[in-house]
Amino acid sequence: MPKAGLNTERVVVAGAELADEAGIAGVSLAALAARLGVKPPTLYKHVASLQDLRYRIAILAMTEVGDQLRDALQGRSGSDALAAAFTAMRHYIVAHPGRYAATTGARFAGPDDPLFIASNRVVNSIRAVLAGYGIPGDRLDHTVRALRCSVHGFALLQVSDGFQWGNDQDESFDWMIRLTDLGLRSISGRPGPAGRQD
Amino acid sequence: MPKAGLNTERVVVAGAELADEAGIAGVSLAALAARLGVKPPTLYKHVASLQDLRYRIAILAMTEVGDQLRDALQGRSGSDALAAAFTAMRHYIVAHPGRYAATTGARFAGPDDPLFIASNRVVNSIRAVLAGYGIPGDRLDHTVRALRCSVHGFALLQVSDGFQWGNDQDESFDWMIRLTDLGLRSISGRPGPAGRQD
DNA sequence: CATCCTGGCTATGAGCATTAGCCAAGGCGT
DNA sequence: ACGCCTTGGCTAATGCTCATAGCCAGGATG
Repeated sequence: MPKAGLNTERVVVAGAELADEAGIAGVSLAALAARLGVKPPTLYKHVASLQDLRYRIAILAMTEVGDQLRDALQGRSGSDALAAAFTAMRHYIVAHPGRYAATTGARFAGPDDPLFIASNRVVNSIRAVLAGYGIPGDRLDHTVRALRCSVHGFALLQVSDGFQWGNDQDESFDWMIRLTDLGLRSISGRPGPAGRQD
Repeated sequence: MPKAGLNTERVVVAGAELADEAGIAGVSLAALAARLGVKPPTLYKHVASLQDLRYRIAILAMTEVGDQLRDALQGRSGSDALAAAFTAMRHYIVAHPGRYAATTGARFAGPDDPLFIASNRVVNSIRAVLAGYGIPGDRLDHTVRALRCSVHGFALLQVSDGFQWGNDQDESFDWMIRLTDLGLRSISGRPGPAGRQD
């Protein structure tokens, strides 16, 4: 037996790929072991449990989301940044539905939890988007949450019954961005250019 | 053995209660059988499989959501209706997180699927809310989806890491409603009364 | 060359969904 | 009132899963 050369990272990455193909519920140690050409108990040398595996996939996903967001927001601000952020999130979710699903339902243990840290990076990116809208500081957190709700909900609906949204998903998503943008402008007292409504 | 007097409905209701207590992932035939004072195979007399049970819980939940929405929207319109709808959804989600979670990820088979019908009722209620905002007809569907995304995302975040939102969840939710309301007013060309920003 | 850590394995057990097949309770027709 | 048959419970058994225990080879390290 030629020592297949696994380590925790390779196992987690393979698990993430499996999640994207089979859904997060389809991630089992048995399936993952088969994919890696290894017997199930072997995985316990790299991962503490199935739960631990899913948790690590969640960290991976959240970190990747943070990277994508940071890249997408380079040199943008205001409505531009908002659209870029939403679009980046959406692309990630569509490309990696299983990974993203792993993040929903994952909980962090403490303030030094890597998942918490990765999650904070994402939140900070969204905060940066909002900087251009002049949201009062004491409402920033609420607003960040509202945006997360939108994207999160979109992701979940996309995965669960997105198939029946037909071909106009892009249109729906663009519309959601418009709606959000106008809400943000309006709430900060700057309704934005009128007459741009089509 | 005194014929415990089960039927499909009682099993599904008990399953829904279990879902609210233990999460949708905690709904197993073994656990449900124990709760009903019955052995697991018995449940197959009332339900085709575990998947079928969860599906039926989803139908129950979607129907209940539809009822709550319909009740909440009696005699309301515009911003009032929007706030009432969001609030009703939220109350349901908080009171019955497991049931609601069953609806996310459930898929319908065809146009005569009871889940599809129940789901349509909900969509129609949201459509009624939007009637007061003057959204152009060809954008109605997109807007309905955007609202669903918000509520859906809120529900999921609430369940998954709501605990760390602290005590200001109500505030966040109200803020989300405000943001949505302003977006809707703005997009339909009616920015609404200014100076109401606190 | 001996030793030890690493990373694979087999064997095993517990819990789950699911199926097959049995059997009693009670309603219903005669 | 009697017998039948449907209904709704059961036990037994299968096969899947995660998970643990303990063995064993290979390579690095002294």
